[in-house]
Amino acid sequence: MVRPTQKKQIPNLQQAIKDVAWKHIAKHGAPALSLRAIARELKITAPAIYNYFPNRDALVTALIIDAYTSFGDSQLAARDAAPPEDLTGRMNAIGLAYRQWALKYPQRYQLIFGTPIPGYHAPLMEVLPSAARSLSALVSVIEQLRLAGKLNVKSFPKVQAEYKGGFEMWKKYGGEADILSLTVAMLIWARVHGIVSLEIAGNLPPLGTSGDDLYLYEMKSLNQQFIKE
Amino acid sequence: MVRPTQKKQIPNLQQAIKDVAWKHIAKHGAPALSLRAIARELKITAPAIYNYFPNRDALVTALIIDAYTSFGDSQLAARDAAPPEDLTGRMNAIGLAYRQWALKYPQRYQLIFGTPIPGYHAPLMEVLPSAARSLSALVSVIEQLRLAGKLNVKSFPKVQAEYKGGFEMWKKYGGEADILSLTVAMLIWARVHGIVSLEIAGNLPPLGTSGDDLYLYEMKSLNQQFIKE
DNA sequence: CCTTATAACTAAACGCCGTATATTTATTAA
DNA sequence: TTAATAAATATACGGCGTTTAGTTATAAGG
Repeated sequence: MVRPTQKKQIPNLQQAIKDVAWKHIAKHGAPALSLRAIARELKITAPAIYNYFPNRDALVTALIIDAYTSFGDSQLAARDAAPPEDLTGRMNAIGLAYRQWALKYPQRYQLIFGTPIPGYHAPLMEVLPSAARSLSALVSVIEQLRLAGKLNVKSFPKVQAEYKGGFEMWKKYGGEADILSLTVAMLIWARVHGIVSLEIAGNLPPLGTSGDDLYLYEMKSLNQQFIKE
Repeated sequence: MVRPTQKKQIPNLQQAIKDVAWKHIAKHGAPALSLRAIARELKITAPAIYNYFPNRDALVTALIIDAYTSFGDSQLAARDAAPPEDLTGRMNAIGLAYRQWALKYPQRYQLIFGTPIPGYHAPLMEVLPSAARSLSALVSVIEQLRLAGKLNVKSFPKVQAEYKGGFEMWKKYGGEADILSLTVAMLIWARVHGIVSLEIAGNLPPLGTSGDDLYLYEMKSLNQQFIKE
């Protein structure tokens, strides 16, 4: 006859599962994520989790979307902390926030941009909205630089037809922007990701405070290369 | 009394295990690596592998060292294919070879520079020799550029004391070079790694042939920024 | 030639894991 | 009060890395 609502000892079990998952990821790394371990900590049985996530990959996808959202919040907040007319100031704020977020949540960063879960591949259609949003801060500033005629892209490689299509989804969720701006954003993203991912993975020698200096140097390089004046 | 040597149906089982491991990694990705699956394919039992590797991590370490060696061979071959006096030509050859190797062996690239194995962390002391050698091609060319006075590093961040120590091991295995050259090499490495890792992980929109153009653009940027004349 | 030490293997088991199936429990509308 | 059903448990399967104990084949020493 009816359709009961939800009750429970734990009020919002769906959220509690994600919370415990993040706690385990922070402590033992993403690859160590285990439904059974989560269930143990919540004092439920492992199959109970399947009422909230159809399988482990779905949980991981939910975590990735949350991580993208957290990352995107940080990016947008950094952008909006600088006055709208100070475009280079916004650029720098975004760049600094990128690394700071990554150093604060290295496991989340690797969850998003690495491939730390055995056999897991993120379903593009589910993840893309939050992913594109997280990069929209950078894209929007570059687009405004372009509109202001401050984007220095004289010798930029010509964008080819086959390559334009790949950006359509990005534009849909990341905000309307010229494909040139999207491409420049991608290049900038690749540069900061290069340093940050090596740093987080421990593939660079211990940099100490010089890590900051090197990162700032790269940000200055980007400014000089891509921004006029 | 005695100490038997080795026999067996499979002559060099240690190598055969690694061969099958690479086959599985190429086909299903590094995270899917399984001792039992390797054993099945070799028609032995899983514990037999423990005669050749004390545990799965040791096998992974051996694979990583092999991958670094393959990668380093490719880098050194690219360097030596250009005449010794053509330093910018050698730089470009190394840069192109970097991406080509990564695109040819994406799973190996992720095995080295990603963190694809659950709970695995590479033992630095074992891996560093082959790792440093793989970057020695780039380092050597930059060092020669520096010695020739062609390295443009006016505004380069000052290297701090605490940070010098981290490079000692690198220098030991990667060839003697000024710390300035090592730092520039690191920065260049971070840039190419940024693009290549995003590309391999599928985090960039499909670039088609524009992938080549963008990569070449970044290589040109590096040339213009760091090399005089 | 035959014993004996031992490297290299197999058999079996342990405790993990994700997940499917069947069953029980608790809630709630009719 | 009853019937429907969401949400949990109980149980089980096959996979994993790894440990332990036992077997087999080899080769040197007497």
